[in-house]
Amino acid sequence: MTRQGEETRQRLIRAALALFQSQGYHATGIAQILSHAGVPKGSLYHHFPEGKQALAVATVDFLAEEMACRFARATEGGIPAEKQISRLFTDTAAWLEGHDYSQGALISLLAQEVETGETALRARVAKAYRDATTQLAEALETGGASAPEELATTVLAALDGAVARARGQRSTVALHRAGDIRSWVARAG
Amino acid sequence: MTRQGEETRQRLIRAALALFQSQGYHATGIAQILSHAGVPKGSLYHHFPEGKQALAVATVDFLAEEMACRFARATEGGIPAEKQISRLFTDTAAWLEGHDYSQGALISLLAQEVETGETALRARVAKAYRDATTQLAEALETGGASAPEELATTVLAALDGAVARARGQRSTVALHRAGDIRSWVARAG
DNA sequence: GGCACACTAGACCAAGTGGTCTATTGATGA
DNA sequence: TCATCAATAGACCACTTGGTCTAGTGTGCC
Repeated sequence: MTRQGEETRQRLIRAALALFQSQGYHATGIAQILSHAGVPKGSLYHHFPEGKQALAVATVDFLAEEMACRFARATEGGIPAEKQISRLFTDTAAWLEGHDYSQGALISLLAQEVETGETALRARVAKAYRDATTQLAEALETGGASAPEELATTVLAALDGAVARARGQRSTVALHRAGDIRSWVARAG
Repeated sequence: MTRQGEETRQRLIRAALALFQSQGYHATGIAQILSHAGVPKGSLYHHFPEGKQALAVATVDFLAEEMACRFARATEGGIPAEKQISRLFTDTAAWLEGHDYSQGALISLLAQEVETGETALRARVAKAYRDATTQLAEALETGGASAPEELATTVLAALDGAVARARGQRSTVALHRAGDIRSWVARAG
């Protein structure tokens, strides 16, 4: 792969990521990705002979890599678990507002949109869930959490759900509420 | 509207609901809805002159009605908040398994899929979020929760996120974990 | 310098999209 | 019983979809 070829590939992945995250997989057309990336059709099918689905797989991998970096940094930082969680929610809220609610939760979107037939993509989605949970759990454990896996699972679920809602309402209120762990179960009974 | 006309309308709504919930809005074609409902195209555009989007709006309203009933029953039952929450998750898990993971969380799916341009649909989605939260909060309050609005918001977010994940992994593990409130924040610090 | 091939370029295609329109049917109220 | 109009039926349309294919171009290695 030439230097330029690699750059084209990256452009395609980034464009596809932004569009899938914004509208979902099925709403995003090949033509739209192409024009957004400034790349002709021939190049797409050169780099991704399997077409749209392969591009989506690359997109998931790219995002998984980014999440891994983020959680790794948190692990190194040795931040208290509670602080990590609240930061996760406030950072996401800021990111959403920064993009005027045009971006969203790719993995959970794909998990719901993609048919059971598209095996490759489904497998990557499942893997992304597993990896994100493991990595977040590790970060939370170094932050002093005593049931890190369970907590990480719940936190990620709440985050995904709150992102969807924030987009639906064009407001980060729900995201901030869900991120305020004092409002969690302590007051449930 | 004749008796038969009303039935056709219901058939369309039910078919669209099942398909949107299964694959999302954009992945579902008019033709697919039609064949699933066993209704000709002319009837659809007779009952929903605004087309696909209007049908989606009706779908959201229909689902909102169903959720309202469910939460109203919980309110009447006077069940403890903690029990209500865990039931919500286990019931949803059973429902997902019962449909072999072919169904999902319509509202959060639409919230992420629908462009800002489609005003009518967006408005209904936002309303559905508000209503569901209010109703669940009411149920939780009668169940003894002391910050019901905040709790309801978080619970609904976690539920939506966990449903997406369950579908992605074809497993209700995450759903059960997220529903086990003992694994929530109590152990975070 | 020159060759090989990674890469770009976009015309082209069959199939499918959401939506319109006209013809017809049949239930309902006078 | 009949007139009316809600409702059904599906042919049709312009347009878009994901994907293929052939022709060129320019990069990088020998």
